[in-house]
Amino acid sequence: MKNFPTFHRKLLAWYADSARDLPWRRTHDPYRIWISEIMLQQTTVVAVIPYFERFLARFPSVDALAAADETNVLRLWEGLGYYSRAKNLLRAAKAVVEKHHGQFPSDIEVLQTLPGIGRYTAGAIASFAFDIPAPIVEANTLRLYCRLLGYQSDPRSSVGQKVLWTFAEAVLPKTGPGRLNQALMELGATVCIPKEPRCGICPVSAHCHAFRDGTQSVVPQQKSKKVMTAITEVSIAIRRGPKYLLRRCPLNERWAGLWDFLRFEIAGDSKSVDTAHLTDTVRERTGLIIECGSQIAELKHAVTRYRITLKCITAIRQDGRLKSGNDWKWVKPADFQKYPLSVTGRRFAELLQRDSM
DNA sequence: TATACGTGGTG
DNA sequence: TCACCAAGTAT
Repeated sequence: MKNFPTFHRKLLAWYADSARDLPWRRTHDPYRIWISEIMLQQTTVVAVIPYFERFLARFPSVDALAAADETNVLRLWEGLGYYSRAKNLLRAAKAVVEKHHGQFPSDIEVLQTLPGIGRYTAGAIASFAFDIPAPIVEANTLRLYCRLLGYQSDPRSSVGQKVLWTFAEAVLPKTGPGRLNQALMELGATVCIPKEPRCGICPVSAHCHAFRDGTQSVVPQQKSKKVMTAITEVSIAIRRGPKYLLRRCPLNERWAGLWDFLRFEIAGDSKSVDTAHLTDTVRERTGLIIECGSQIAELKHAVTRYRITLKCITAIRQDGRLKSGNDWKWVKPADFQKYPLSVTGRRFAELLQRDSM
């Protein structure tokens, strides 16, 4: 692309008129910028806003966060997904306090030594908070750069990445790189959108190779679609007196560190559940002998590459002692909220809380 | 380089 | 209903 000064002027004029007013755009505080960037990873703005507000109210500074318990950080993250982000956030906060005297680094190389901060997030923090000319490539700018350049090959390949990061570097102005990066992302997010981009209102369509060629619909090249597998799981809420059994998901499983009711896969699309088999499996896994109750719900959800039908079943503990090797906890429905729950745990918990009232 | 990691909104 | 998508990183 040529004539960057004109490109910058048009883009920034559009941004001044059209930028959304987002909470993390009202500040240059690197801490707030950092929190927002981590939350926004693979997550929509609409989903993030309430989490961002709550998180900042509870942990207003990197020192406050560094002093937090992981459980409390996870509770604030509950429902947002990608929970390793929350754990890395806490680890990084401790590192900032201990290794950087509580001051956020501004150098992109140093930023990338912090857990959870990769190339994009380092560039975002450096440019937004410190106005350092650092390049960024993420979902919005990837799409925008591909169309501006008319780049028809795979932008996710190593060659494609090199092309895009090189352009991201070249497009930066000498003054105000942070604002320009914001404007590029905003254009990608609101105008240069995946399907039917709004080229009619785009301030830089005159600079766009794909627009000139009419190839907006095939640029960027789509990523190969993932195959979904349908499976059936059961979740069993085992009651002992007023309390139910929760299990902390181990580090090598999904929802690592979060809590859930006992849950496991059963043979595919079984219309009726084999309660004898269920009782045996529960005994193997927990050491408890149970009496199965009724199925109180069937929930559908998708996670990673699975479409899951989840049968929620109640049970009563009759006998037996809990096996070690897991974090178990007997918890009253009123206390469920003290534990960061997986999405399946949270939905089942809501049903039980309703019943117990 | 390929895969795991979550969830909710949208057409 | 369902495929696609969202301010990526770690391994």
